[in-house]
Amino acid sequence: MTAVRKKKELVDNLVKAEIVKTVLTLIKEEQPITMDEIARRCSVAKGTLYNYFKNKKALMHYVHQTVLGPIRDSNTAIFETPGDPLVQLHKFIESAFCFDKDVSLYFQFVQQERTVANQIDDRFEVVMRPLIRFCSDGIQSGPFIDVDPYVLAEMIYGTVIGSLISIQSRGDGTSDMKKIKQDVIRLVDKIILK
Amino acid sequence: MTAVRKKKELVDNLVKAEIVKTVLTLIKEEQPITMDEIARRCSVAKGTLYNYFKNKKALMHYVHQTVLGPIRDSNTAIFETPGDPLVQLHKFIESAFCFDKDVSLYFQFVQQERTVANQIDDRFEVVMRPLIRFCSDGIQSGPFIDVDPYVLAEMIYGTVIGSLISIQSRGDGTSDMKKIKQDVIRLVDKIILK
Amino acid sequence: MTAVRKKKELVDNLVKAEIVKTVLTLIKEEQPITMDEIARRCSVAKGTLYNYFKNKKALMHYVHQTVLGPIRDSNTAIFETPGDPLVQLHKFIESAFCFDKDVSLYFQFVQQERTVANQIDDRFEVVMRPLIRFCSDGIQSGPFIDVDPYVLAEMIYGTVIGSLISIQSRGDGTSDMKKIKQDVIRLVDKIILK
Amino acid sequence: MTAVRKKKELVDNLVKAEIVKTVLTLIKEEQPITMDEIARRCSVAKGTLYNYFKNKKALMHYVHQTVLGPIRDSNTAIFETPGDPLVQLHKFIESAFCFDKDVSLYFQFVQQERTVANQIDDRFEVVMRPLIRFCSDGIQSGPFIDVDPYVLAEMIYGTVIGSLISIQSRGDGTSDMKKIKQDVIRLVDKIILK
DNA sequence: AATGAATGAGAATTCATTCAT
DNA sequence: CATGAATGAATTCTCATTCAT
Repeated sequence: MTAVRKKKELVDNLVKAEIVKTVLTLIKEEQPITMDEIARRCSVAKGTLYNYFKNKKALMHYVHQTVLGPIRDSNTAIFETPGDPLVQLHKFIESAFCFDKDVSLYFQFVQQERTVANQIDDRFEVVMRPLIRFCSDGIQSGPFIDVDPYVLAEMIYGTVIGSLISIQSRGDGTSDMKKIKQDVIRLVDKIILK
Repeated sequence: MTAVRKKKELVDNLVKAEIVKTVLTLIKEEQPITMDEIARRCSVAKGTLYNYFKNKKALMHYVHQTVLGPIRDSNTAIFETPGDPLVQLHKFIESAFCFDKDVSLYFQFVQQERTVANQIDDRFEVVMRPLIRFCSDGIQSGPFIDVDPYVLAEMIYGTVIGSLISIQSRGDGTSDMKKIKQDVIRLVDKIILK
Repeated sequence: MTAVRKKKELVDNLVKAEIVKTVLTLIKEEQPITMDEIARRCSVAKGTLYNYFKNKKALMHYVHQTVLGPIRDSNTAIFETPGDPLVQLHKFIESAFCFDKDVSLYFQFVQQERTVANQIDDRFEVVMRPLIRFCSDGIQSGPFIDVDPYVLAEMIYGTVIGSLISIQSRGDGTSDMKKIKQDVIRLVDKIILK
Repeated sequence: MTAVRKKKELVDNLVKAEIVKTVLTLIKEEQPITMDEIARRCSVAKGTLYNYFKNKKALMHYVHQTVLGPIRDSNTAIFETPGDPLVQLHKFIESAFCFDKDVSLYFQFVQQERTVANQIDDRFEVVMRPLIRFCSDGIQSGPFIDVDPYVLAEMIYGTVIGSLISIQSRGDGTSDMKKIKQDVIRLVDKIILK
């Protein structure tokens, strides 16, 4: 019994992973995301999708969680663990530069799906909130420049995430990731400390 | 004759303005933007919309231009006029804080209409491109810190535009715009100069 | 008064002629025939068309009559006038080869407009009926071959009108109208007489 | 597996046949051919039609092929098989008189659907082209009267197909098909041979 | 009379969801 | 459970007709 259930769960997760992958591909290809197309690309009947998810909204929500969950966890881990603020910040930058390219793509896409975005403003929930709290702490405990923590957080977000996203738009395909990361760190360090 | 034409043009613009307003309202209310609904809210027949715009795409494009045009013009004017870089930057911040709240709303929404956004990545076209060029110039001619101009531009964008947008998400409705603007200026000044 | 009325009627007819011309042009160009387009091409307001015709059906009916009326009259004149059947037939062929190219074009088009065609099957009314009566007479009075008059009439129709219409479809643009007409006459003569 | 597929294909064809029948009925009743009406008369939801055909054009094309295909095949078979020209001609007449009444109805209608008719002038493709080639051969190899082959072909078309179509328009419902066919044959025989 | 903006019925098409097999 | 045909609400767009100016 348990063995059967395990197996079922395994298959279940495999299918779900396939679905997530397919949706991301569709986003990348700027194709409309229809249940028909997801099913077709997963070599699964349309009706089957409804065995895994109650409806399209639930499906998209799952994709959402799958993509953004790890980031949220990573950021939480970095900022909730006590330690030197500067070290935390560097860890945050480091982790941001490690994430899959899909993520920034998805970040751009995410506001499209109002049904999902309705419930949570993801950018805020996943990145900004931890960042704002981090800045507040840093300002209150001394080391950070004393400005509005929201402003400081937005500065960090723009410099780190913005730079990451805009890499794709650069005309020259030869963007040197290492150089960019160093410049980001330099900039953030320079500004954040008193 | 001319009088009739003038009048017609006036009415025309009035109706179009109404349509733009309605679309922005729909975006704000996170309601689906259908021709039916636009017509209903404008107290106009569906067919009438098609007297003003060839199709939905054209209508959305007009909304787009109406919202983003002034910003583009403003930014172009600020950065294309020769002068002290720091003064230009302050002007840019000043103008950003003057724009209607609709603008930031629209900025978040804009990527929805792929057909439009496809053609130009507006954030890039309207704000980033002038900003990047401005940073490049400032770096080359000396006064600005020598980092990747894209990174510097993203830093400015995040600090200025990001802070503006996030004002709406702040829990406390009592955000002091003046204080925020001053902090933004302080931050940008501090970082940008060598 | 009368002068004014005359003038009005003159203008009236001029406009109507323009409308007919425009509709035929639209048919030729395989463009949809909309009131909008007719008005535009006639440099007249859409509403004005409704001063000349009660509705689109009436307008199309007028075009119809204007194009087919002369043919009907011609055929009636030829076949109703007593005389040698063979001479009549040759006159019919002669007149068919004289008509404007628009006519055959219109003939192909005419079945499209069901609203008009509903009321009369034009091919039948305008050409076939006189032809059938003519054949019946010729058969009864002796000179024509004794077959079903409908069949004989269709033979004539096909040979004369069919040949005319198919001239346009011929690959070689160099169709010698005179030669074709002579062949048509030869063929019809040969078959029709006992 | 194969059984399921066979069954599916069977149902598929049944539905498609029903759709063809419905469209022909609509043509017969001179009713507008809308997807709504087709669906209603087939007791099927509008969307279902789109499971069978990509769009209206494809649906109409299928009707087209279904009606005209057999005729084309028949004519091709008759005229491409070597043999005595007169025998071929008689076979052609025979086959024409065998076809369903729907066919002549459809023949009248066919030019309506410009999108389809555009691509091929069907009358030409299906009947005239084989007929013209047949006449050319007969003229060159001797037995047929030496006139323009197009004219000869049009004569045959008019006599055979025209007579068939006009049967419906005859006032007296009592048209004796056998008598008509014999007259057609007599006429064609008489004229075609030198 | 002439104008042309407004109207709204009607047509094609898409797609999430259901359900019989 | 899986399947995929059927469903029909929702959406965009067209165009004949009306009517206030």
